Amino acid sequence: MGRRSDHSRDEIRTMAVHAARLIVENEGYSELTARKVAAAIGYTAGTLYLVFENLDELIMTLNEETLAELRENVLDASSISASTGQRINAMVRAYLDFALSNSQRWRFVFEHRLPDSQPLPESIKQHTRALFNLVTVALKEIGTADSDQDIAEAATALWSGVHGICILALTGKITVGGQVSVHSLADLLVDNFLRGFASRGSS
Amino acid sequence: MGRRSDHSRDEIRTMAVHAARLIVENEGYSELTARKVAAAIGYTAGTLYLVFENLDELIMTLNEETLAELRENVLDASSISASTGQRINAMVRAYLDFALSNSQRWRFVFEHRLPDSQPLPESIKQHTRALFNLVTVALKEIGTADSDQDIAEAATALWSGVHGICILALTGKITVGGQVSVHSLADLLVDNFLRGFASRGSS
DNA sequence: TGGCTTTATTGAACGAGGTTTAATCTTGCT
DNA sequence: AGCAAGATTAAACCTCGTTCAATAAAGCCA
Repeated sequence: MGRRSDHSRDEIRTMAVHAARLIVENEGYSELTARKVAAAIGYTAGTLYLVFENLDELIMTLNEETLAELRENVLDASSISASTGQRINAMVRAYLDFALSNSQRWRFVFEHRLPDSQPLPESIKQHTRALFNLVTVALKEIGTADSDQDIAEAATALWSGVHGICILALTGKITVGGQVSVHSLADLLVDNFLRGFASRGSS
Repeated sequence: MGRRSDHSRDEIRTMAVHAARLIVENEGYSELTARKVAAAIGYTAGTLYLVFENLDELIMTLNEETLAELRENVLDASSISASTGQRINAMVRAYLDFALSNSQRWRFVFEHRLPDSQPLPESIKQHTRALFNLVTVALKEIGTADSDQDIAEAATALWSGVHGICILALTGKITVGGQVSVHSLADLLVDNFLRGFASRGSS
């Protein structure tokens, strides 16, 4: 058939990303294929290549969206009025809740691998950095005597730690034995870290 | 083309896993294919299916081997005679060093995804648990007043945290800005956690 | 109106990969 | 020597990402 032009390129992009999201959510990200996405929006695989350079570009767009949503949730949690510790705990909960209830999309962000040549798109790195910055801001209230650099490093270490717990639990690599939830593990890490962080120099 | 029987099934298994390891190390795990492994040991892809149920079984065997090696390294580090803190720091270093110098194999362990139906083989979980147990043992020296369950949870939280730093750094998802190494981030996490863990109840 | 250009869209094709299977070759046993 | 059993393969199937020539619709101009 020919130039239908039912949709602009941008519309097709948006539709494709949206369809991809549904597929990942409902069937898991290993079920995401170009043909499936195309079919879902009433086009053929070839059309996607008019609008994306390749599947990875579509995937990265979807993952960016996921990261933005994740950050949004953590941001909301970080703006409650409470003690710093409670605020950080709320952020942790927001992160974990998002990961758990959107596990397929969340895992896609952290498990999809680009070809070794292609580096991570800058936009993805920025989203991640922005997410980590939220923690940095909160941590500043505790480590008032520390340099920005030190605080940022502590935030990176802490948040990466929370992330580690989350991914190992979601991928079934740690058996959170008995009734120990991901949340309590993360709280354990955060609480001890914060106590240690607040008490530097006094030992 | 017939029953050569140059090698027993077990030999073929071993050869295949070894060849797979070399491919993963030298070309990255996305380059691992059945045909490539088979060619490397002088057989055809079909032969692998006589000896493995599918590629995933070969991969899981390789990953088990990697985990065992990783554990070996951490075990060695854990047996130095020094303070508990230093011992744990040594274990962290051993973990990170192994991951960094065997990044392809290490990432393969944690990034390869089985079909959603297949659960992680029990053997893999056992290796992981054994690894985490090393940390539990070390932590026991600090939290002498705690229940085994509490110690095990703390060890899980801490070690998952170290893992999180490692994987985010290796996959380029955190920009460890400037000269901040993975090691120093992990030390930051561990040191603060341990200080906090040792000082529970006194605040 | 009719033709011409442009371009969106497709269907088919390619090559690679996992997996299966029918055919073939070896070897050991009788 | 011949046969049964098993090892090994080549080829085929299917799916996937990706490309491309062919086609058909839309706009434009005379």
